[in-house]
Amino acid sequence: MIANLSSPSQAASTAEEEAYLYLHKALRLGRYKAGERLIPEDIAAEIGMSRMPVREAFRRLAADGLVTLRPNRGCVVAGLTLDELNEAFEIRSVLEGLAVRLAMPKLAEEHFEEMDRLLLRLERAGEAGSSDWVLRHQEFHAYIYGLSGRPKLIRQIAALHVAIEPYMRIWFDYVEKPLSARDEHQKLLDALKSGDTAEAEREMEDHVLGTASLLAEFASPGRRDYGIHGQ
Amino acid sequence: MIANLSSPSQAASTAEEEAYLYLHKALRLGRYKAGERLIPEDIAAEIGMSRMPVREAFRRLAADGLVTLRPNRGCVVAGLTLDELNEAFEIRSVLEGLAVRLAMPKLAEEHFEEMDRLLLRLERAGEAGSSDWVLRHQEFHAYIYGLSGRPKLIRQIAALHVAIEPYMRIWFDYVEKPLSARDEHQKLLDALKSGDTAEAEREMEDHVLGTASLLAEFASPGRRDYGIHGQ
DNA sequence: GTTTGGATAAGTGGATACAAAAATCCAGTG
DNA sequence: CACTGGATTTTTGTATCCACTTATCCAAAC
Repeated sequence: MIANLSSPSQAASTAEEEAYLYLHKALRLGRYKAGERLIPEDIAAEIGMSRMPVREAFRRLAADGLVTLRPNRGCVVAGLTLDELNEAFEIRSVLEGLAVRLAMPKLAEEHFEEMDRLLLRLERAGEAGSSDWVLRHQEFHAYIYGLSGRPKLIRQIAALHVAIEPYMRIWFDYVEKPLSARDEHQKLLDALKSGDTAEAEREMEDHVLGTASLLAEFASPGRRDYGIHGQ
Repeated sequence: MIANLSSPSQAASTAEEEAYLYLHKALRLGRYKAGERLIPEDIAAEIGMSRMPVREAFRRLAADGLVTLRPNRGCVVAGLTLDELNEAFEIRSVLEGLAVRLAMPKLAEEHFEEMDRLLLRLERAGEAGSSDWVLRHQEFHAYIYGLSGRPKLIRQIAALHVAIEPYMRIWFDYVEKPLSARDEHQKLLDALKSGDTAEAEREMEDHVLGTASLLAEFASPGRRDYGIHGQ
């Protein structure tokens, strides 16, 4: 039901697809450091193909904003500056707000039940300190914006979640578990259940921006070892 | 000052870039029909290179949503269904609304002067029935959302404008010139000048959605010869 | 007259080869 | 000992080639 919105993990039918999925996953998990250079030949060797399909995968990843491609300069892991991270959240806030607005008229009891279920799973992962928290969090959001029924909108939001994921991950791993998120998510759900479209949209916007400021606060002091790279 | 937000027309430093720019322009101008298949060999021959760089250009265009790429099935011109067109406008509305919100605190007299200038140029093109109208319209919008100073946001909005462009073009060419747009743009400018951020954001959202419904109205009856293709 | 099957043509995906560009290394110079 | 300039190595960009998939066409069968 939830489908692979943010994690394309189907079997690959072409070598390019395989390379794309491989790198996409690695980047989401933060396995490469921002600014690190990706050498097509090396990656090709790792997964047993020539560098051509890897190059094409690079192009797609670049379009996703996960890597940067410069002529004759190769492929480097993108990473987000603090400004870019904030920008991604700003964009997410209006897009997910829109998604909520569009979903509202369609919401029924079954949807609320599923949301409750997903929220419970999210909270359990949070309490356990499990690294699943980030995934569960994405699933929770994905379920909601998925109800908008707007394919392009869904894809764009999912792409933003992916770009943000490595930062959510280190945030969750390094600092205290986001307990504040609990209340926020509950408040969001209440707004959705209330049936007040404008209120629900606003609540979603606020929630997303709220997460942004928590993350920014964490990222701003000394933590400049990760994810910084000039433009 | 306005820069090539929606029309990358710099000189190409690689063959891939050249192919991309060539196809990008052709697609914007609606030179290919939706659903039409693009054969790499043919395009390569047209611009004097091998198929390899053209294939890579295809990937970028696919990421822009301008073409669709299916394994072993080649590259077809994407085109938008009526639903997709509406969706693109919905997304534009919140993104351009956000851009306005972010731009508001920075606006000064010089910006309003430039907007007046751009609006005048837009209106003149409209009266003359010139096909420049679509370009001028993009420039007008691009100037405003450009003032947000948010690179990712700007890129996303620009990409949407490009995807929409062919439809704006036939709309403008086939039906009566969008006179209503005149008042709307003026109202938008007034809102920007008023300094009321919330009002300005709402005005931009409304303007974009307003354009959508005009276009949808035009596109909905018999006009199913262009831009339809299954999912 | 339509359908089916299969030969043939066209097109795609990927690997390899080669040329051009950038990065690296190193010796000579100040 | 830092710096410069150039040879060497590495990497990127593009062309070409081959294998395999998909599309097209045509004739035989119903």
